[in-house]
Amino acid sequence: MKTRVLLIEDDLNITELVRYNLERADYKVESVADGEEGLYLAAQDTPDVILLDWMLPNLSGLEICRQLRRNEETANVPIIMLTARADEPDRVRGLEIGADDYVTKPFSPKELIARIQAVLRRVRPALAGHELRFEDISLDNVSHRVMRNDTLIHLGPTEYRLLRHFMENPGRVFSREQLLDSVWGHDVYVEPRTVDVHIRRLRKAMNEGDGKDYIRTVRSAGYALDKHR
Amino acid sequence: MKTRVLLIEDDLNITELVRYNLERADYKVESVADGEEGLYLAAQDTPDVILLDWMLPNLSGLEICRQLRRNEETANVPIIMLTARADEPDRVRGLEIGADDYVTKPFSPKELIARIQAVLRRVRPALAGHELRFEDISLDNVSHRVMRNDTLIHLGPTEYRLLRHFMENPGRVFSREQLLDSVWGHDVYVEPRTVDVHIRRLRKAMNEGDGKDYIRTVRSAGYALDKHR
DNA sequence: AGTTAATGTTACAGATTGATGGCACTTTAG
DNA sequence: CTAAAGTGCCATCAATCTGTAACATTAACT
Repeated sequence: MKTRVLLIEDDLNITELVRYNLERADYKVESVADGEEGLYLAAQDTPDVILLDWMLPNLSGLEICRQLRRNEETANVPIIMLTARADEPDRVRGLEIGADDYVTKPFSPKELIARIQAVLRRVRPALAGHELRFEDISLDNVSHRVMRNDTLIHLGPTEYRLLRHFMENPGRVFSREQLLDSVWGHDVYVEPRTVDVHIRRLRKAMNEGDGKDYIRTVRSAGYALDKHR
Repeated sequence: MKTRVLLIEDDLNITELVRYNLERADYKVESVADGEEGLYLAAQDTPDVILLDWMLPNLSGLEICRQLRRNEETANVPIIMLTARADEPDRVRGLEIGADDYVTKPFSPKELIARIQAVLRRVRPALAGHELRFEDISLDNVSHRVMRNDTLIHLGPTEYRLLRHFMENPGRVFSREQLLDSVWGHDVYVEPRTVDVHIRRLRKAMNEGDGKDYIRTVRSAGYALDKHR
């Protein structure tokens, strides 16, 4: 699946430059010139990264950043600020408010991509083609392989995404609804109980034989990947 | 707990500058001038962030970065490169190899700190993760876990919400009616005395064995979380 | 001390919630 | 095109939680 980038930028030249280069590097780029619209789109269909111009008509980039962080949907999406201002105070303010990184115009497309990758490696290691690990489980998103103690584990597509989601957020409890949203997709409707079934299948596949169960059930709250007990 | 920073830098002036500023900002700083030693220390006692000079005698910063990533212990520690080189190709190489960020000398201490924070926000969502503390009790609302003196405490859903409510308002006395309202919900009707039962269950679970009882009964008023006596 | 209201404790039946196996239907691979 | 794999949903069983009432104990008065 392509990495989805939301570009909020009013300068069309830059928009085109970024779009061209990112698409060539196999990203999916959505762009808007207006801050309000950016906020709306971001909440609507959460992207993997947001590139945010500092200077925008109406709302400032800083303000947008703040609002993105405030919204549940977008609070955890990494934000990279694009700006002409090289002066430090602004940079610091941007980072303090919750931007993850900062690229100064003019920037080279290669650097921009490298920074996007660096930031993604943190948030969603799997997107950056990194191997995820949790205890004796490893998940390689390039080869789409899951190993436990060097034994290959076979998972169906849904179980794979489910496990990946857990491994990207170890320890965190997700409700069935949250899981449906982020693993199945925000637009499909399936019974929340169906999650139980897939959890069951995932557990079965993972704990084949010896293995301890790393999926923790939290009654009336959801599930988490965790070395519990 | 203080954030532990490992600084690998051979220029003593910079080392002192960074140390002074970070310690003032309440970080714990370990510093080494040599790459080999840095690798050793990092693996020995894994820090929260590594600040890595680009130009080092013997091993280059780039090579150290690579090796840090290769080692299981340090593979996930965020790395911020410090460098005088402003030229893009190097920056890109650093980021590609696995550095998380990049600060160009001369840098301002404030910016460095802001970048450390930005990077940590990514690595340890726990930092943003709502952890409530009261004396030796901790309640993490992201992982839905309650610990007392590092011992995991199991609570039923209602006891969990009850404790959370108390920990969000430590010291404050709540009547049974208030508790029913905010813990059970304003629309359900249950006997006020039922609160007693849940208080009892919460106390029992929390004070398993040694523990002092932090729930104070206020006769004819209600209950509070409090280190009384 | 004795009285009384308030709180502590316990047991239990009923209600919730999660686990599991089966099944019909869809998608994918060969 | 067929067989195999994957998916979602349901019915059922099992585990756990919940609210209540009954009884015990305590604290605050006279």
